[in-house]
Amino acid sequence: MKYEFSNIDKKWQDAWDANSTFKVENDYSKPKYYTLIEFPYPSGQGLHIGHPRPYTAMDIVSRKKRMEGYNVLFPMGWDAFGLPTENYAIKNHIHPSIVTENNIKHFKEQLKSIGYSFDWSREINTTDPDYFKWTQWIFLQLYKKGLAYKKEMNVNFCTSCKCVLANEEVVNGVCERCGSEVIHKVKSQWMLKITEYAQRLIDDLEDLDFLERIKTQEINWIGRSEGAEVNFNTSAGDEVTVYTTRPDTLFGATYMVMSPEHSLIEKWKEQIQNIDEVTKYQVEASKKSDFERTELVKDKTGVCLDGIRAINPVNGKEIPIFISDYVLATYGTGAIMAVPAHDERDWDFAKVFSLPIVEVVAGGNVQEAAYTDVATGIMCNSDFLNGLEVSEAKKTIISWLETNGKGHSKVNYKLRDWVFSRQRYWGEPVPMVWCDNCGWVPVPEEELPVRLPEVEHYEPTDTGESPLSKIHDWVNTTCPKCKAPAKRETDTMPQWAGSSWYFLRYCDPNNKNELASREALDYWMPVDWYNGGMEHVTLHLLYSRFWAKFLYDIDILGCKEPYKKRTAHGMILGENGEKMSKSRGNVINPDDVIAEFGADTLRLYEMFIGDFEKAAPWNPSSIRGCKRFLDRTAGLLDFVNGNGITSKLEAPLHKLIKKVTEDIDTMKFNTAIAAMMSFLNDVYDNGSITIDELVIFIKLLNPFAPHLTEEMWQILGNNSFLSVEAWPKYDESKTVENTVEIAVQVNGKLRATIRISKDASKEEAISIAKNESKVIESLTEKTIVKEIYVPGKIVNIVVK
RNA sequence: GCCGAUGUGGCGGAAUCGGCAGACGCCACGGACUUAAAAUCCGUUGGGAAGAAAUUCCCGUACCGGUUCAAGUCCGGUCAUCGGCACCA
Repeated sequence: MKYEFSNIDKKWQDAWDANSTFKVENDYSKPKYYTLIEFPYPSGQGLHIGHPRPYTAMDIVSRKKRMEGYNVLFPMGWDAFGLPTENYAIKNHIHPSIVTENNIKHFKEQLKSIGYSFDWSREINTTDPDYFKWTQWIFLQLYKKGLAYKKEMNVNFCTSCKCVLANEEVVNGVCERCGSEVIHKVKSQWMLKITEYAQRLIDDLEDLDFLERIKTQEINWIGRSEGAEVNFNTSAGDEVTVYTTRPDTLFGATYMVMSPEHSLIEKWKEQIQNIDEVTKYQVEASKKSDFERTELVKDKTGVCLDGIRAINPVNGKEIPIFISDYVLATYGTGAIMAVPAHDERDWDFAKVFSLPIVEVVAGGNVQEAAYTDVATGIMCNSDFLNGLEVSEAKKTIISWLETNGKGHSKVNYKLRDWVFSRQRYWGEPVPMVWCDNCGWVPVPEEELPVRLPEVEHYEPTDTGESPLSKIHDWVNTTCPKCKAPAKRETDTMPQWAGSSWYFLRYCDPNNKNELASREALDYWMPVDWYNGGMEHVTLHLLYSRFWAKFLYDIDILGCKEPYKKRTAHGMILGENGEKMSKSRGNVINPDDVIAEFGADTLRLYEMFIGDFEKAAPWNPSSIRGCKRFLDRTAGLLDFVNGNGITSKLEAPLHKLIKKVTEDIDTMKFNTAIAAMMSFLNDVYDNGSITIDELVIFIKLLNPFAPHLTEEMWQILGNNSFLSVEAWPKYDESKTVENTVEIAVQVNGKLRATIRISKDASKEEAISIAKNESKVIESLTEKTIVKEIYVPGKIVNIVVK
């Protein structure tokens, strides 16, 4: 058979569609398997060559699970709110919903042309009011539980997107999306209290089958630290609380540092003798962007608050107070006790200002460098802590603080609450109304969804207000509570809102009354295997785990974690090993690849390209090898003959079934394909294969190359779909051949290979080995010291 | 600086519990087919040396050292690259 992919691809894609081959029912009697990939943002550029890598991988897993008899949910949808669509709409004067619709149409055609086994009847779209009704509903539940609140605060603001950003969206001081400068702005923002879930987001990772690097990245991002809060009296009379992870070094605190934004400074302004200098420093600090602040790491700056002293609670000593921007207002209490002897930053600062450095943990030379080793140090210069180990000293001092009312132990997290407002048009409206009498009032649930108004212009405003604020008909409403005139919230939700729960909607996508029925959720959730990009670990992945936990708490969802298993794929790079981009001119279009080689070759090549978890450069010649393999597979039909399993191919086939089955489960798609190629080479060498042998082979290949294998299955006289036939089983005992080839070494050097029975005894193996001429040669005039035989592997004779 | 990962031919990459390093594919080279090219098929292909040849020998998994009959794999140290976090007290 000649492999004419252009006819075959379309034929089977249409057939699967027409027969709803991959439609899945909520059949609660069957064992389920839920495979998930991150739904795409339908951009104007269409599908990127990188998309098919994770999609094909999970399609293979899904197809195999289906053939193994599972009820498989493998859905697809669109994460369609977002700035590029809005910007395109603004530029071309087309409504974002029309842009979205066109983009989705294009994406869907492209995905269909690769032959994925999605259940398209469950397709969802985050911009569909029937969908975002429930995004808004979840927001209202968060609000009711006090987990959504509006707060005036200093936020990250992208100067190009003209929009606030969450902490997670600022990368190296610039906007994660567009790379523009991020400045600080004080704005009133909706916030979600993800910090309330910080500990659970760490703890519950333990039982999950996530890649280790994903777990550690999340844990580091959440940034738990254990320490103590300590109260210092001041000469001004006010108490200042500091946070420290080293309460054991309290005797070494020689000064205190407050962040420039600390609220007590305003209160103290009458008593601070150098208030002008202090104010000047505050103004300078506030002007610095995140980027500038991190740029200046090495040079410590600050101003001493003249006229006010802090009193170390443990020894009553007076110490100076500084303000410096190396202390962050947003972490801990915004103030620290400085122990220059045992903290590098404090040490640097002390050197600049010539402050005393008092050693309290012995073991270093604190005049030369800060000594930060906590594992081996013994306390000194610390009164009742002297002689204790650091860990003991920590316990002792904390109990002293608690007894004397001077402080207590405290856990802090780097994680911040989630800034949830965006000043843009193309997002879910926040379903809240401001009433001058009642304050913030939630839109009643029966009035959801709050739709976006139809307008002419969506441009963001230069004032940093949402474009919706100018739509007076929409903004002006009545208070749901007291019926007085009131105004709608004009901010929309961030792009991450819709994706924080989409996997739940797939379980029951057309439900009008609930986000999904409890029955459906209990059946399908949690997701059994979720694959996605590493770039989402501290964004989407964390956010969606938070929402799932909240929905678990309010008894909507029955599991406390949404995903059982999470894996990540590597990027596909350009031919030159660089990231693909238009400006580098190294972009590969999947449509072109399909036109030239067919969908199955694209699928196979993306799986064969390398280690699934690692980045791999595109290679236009390597893909030919995959096409060749499929051509040769099609060619098997030309000499297939007879029935049954021949003794020649029995062991190789059982081995192959085992290999492919295991490799799919462990994401080693490249070696699964290599094994199939090897098998095919053997068949060509032998020049014969029976129908039954061929059927096993094409079943194994089906998840990788579904179009060609369906066609071959039909040519072999079958009317069913190969894609829903049973997955082949192997017999462990038949994977081993009766004789094995093993290596014979003398002193670790290869001298011969021998073929012996797999059950040969040590004596037999060694005596056969000793009959090999090469072995005899290297044994002459030597004394045998030791003889080693590892069955199936090796014989090694050690001589002197 | 901290955390995580990775280092194997010309290239992408294989190698179960320590057991024949380089599977599979690409590239390259030689040959067949062809008027020719493409496609296809057959063969060679880690490096080096000797030989007319069959063949033989030496070196080789970033580097240095160790354990072992045996190390890409285990242990100690060094270097390099990539990713994440980064004044979080």
